[in-house]
Amino acid sequence: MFTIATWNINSVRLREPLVARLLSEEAPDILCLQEIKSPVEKMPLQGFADLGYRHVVARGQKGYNGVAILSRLPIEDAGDRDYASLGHARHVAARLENGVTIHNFYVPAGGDIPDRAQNEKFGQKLDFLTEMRDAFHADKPQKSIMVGDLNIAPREDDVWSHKQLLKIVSHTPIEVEHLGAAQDAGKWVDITRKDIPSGLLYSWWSYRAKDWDAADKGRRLDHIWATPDIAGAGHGSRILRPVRGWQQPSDHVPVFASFDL
DNA sequence: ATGGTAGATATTCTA
Repeated sequence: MFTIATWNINSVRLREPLVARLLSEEAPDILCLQEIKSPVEKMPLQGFADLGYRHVVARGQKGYNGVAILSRLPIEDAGDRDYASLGHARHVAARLENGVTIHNFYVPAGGDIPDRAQNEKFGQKLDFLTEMRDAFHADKPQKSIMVGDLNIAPREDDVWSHKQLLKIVSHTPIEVEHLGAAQDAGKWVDITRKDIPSGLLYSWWSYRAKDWDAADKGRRLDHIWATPDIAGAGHGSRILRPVRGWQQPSDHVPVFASFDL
């Protein structure tokens, strides 16, 4: 059995102490980070290694984006892909010794206006998702887990108000459709929703709310999916809401799942 | 309808 977590950390250098706290208190076998906002060579890796996380596969860049996989179990680099040719560090993959492949994604946020004619970033987000679909269609993933900040809350109960968010980027029908096409192409099973099939679930709360906890205007942007051959081994999903209340938090909280493999 | 916060970097962009 192993546990895997995904967390948009919004600067791994600033929040090194929070990452260390999560590793100490929750001890996932694998932690996938997004928005590390750092070149790989400037990541604070020594402290994580001292906690037992000696295996790292990462893609970084200065100031923006960046994804990393920290692991207590041996992993090998399984490559990356520049989806939508943005030149951004938004994907990396690693392989465990048991043959399971881990994909770590940071899908573009997409700007504020949900119209590709008025907002280039929204078009890039849709193109990124379309290329994910095509890649999963061309090369059907097997024994794979895919996690990350997908920047889309697909279900009505993944947002605080379905009606009020229908025209808000992250919950528009066209984004949900594009994400669904990528999911279908890989036959990916949403492990979080397999374990917790109904009810409101959020993994992100804006920094802009006066009182995020009281207002509770959250969205489920962070996901853990698995291919059908191993989805049955997935269980024990958790979203660690209290982490949003830690000192100087990320606006995202970690999402966990376990796999009996 | 508007503006609200946060981080990296440079005085603006991205989220």
